Amino acid sequence: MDAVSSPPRRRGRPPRQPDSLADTRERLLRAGLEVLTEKGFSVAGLDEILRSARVPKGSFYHYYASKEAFGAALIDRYGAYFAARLDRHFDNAALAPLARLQAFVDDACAGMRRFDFRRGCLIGKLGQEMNTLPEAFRARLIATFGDWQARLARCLAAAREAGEIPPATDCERLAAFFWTGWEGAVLRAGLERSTVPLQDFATHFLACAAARAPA
Amino acid sequence: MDAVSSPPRRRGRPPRQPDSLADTRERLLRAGLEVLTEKGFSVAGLDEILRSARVPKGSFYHYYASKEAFGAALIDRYGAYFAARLDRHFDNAALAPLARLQAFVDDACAGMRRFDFRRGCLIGKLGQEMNTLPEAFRARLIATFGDWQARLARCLAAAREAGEIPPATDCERLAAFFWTGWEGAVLRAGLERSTVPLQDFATHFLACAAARAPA
DNA sequence: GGCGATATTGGACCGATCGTCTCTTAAATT
DNA sequence: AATTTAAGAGACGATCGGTCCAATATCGCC
Repeated sequence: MDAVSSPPRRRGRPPRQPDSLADTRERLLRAGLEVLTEKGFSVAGLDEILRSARVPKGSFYHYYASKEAFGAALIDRYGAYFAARLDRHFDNAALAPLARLQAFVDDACAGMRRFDFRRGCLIGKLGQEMNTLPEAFRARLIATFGDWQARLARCLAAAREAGEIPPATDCERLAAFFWTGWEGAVLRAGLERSTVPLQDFATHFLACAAARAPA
Repeated sequence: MDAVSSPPRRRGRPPRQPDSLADTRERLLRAGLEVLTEKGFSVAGLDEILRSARVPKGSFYHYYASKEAFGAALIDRYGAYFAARLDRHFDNAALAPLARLQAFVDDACAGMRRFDFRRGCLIGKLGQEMNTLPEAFRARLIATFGDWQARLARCLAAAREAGEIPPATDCERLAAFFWTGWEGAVLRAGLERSTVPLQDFATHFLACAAARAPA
């Protein structure tokens, strides 16, 4: 409970704030990501998101047609956010290709620690919930994984050119293997509240990639 | 809606059925596993479980103190059930050690297909839900993974003795790597409704294990 | 063969959920 | 200035969640 609750808002269309143009939408997305990466879609209540974003319920349905539409927007948002994060590492010419992957892993570890291992990967979380989710989410989630896989595959191809992994390596399949396992590692990191599963997985993966081309 | 609903039960202690001694408990556990492996703990409603088990709501709290206690029982039950399944494969002397692992993978694929990829791994599902679960579940889930890891490690040690993997292999760590990645593979199999992620993960894992000892 | 102890259950309870609804006010438009 | 539109506020209803207790039957025992 706040000692001093925020002053009750006036009703009606608010005076136009300089900064907050489409700011309400932004606050909704941000708060939605926070809550959904912690709890998943089904458990996350709209009320909690709205409280956290300081957006009244009536406004929500002005911006999104339903919780489902909001969820779809969050998936896209998270996918784009994460893809940018991947590119930042994978396109970093200052490091050798495999070192870029390790840099991403280190970054992810720091991210998980920062939030006390409470926030996971939204795509993985929703993927596991898929049984109880709107069917339209499925294609979106699969596509997001596909996008990440393509980005990683490019990085692995660079590693192949650089001779860090065998020339016969199928980079697409290797990338698929990485993301599959990575989601499992994120899961266990959250469960054990430790980055060890993440680093261990990365270590094994890198050793495995360097050793031989997958069948 | 049933055309003919089952006759309304009388209240009070029912006449002792020959078969159902602690049978109600058994039905509860069975139905609970079905629902929880599909939906997870938070989303699964008691009502649905009770309907499916044909146990009246009032009875539930006679058998379990709370939904939490019931969940804990389900974790234990699932852990034991799965451990038995592992042993059946890992102790199968008719196959070479790594072939036993592959047999487990094939079995798991068949299991997922049989239920149209709706049922996942209870431990993985709850692990990802851990943020919104009773804190007491955490230790139980971790311990279950530890148990599976030990069983797999024994199988891998046998593979090492048999010369299927390098003599310097750290079987415990390799087993940890397997289960971490496996949970991710189960997730993606459910998402994509396909056994491909499972088989692909197994293929990469086996190739990786055979190629070199992990660092 | 009756009586207290015990097992089982029907249904009430209360709180939380999502989505809708109406009302209110400011900005935009003409 | 008048009208239309954008945006926000919060109450509401229907539903469903887990929990609990009074009611009722059987069992064990004397």
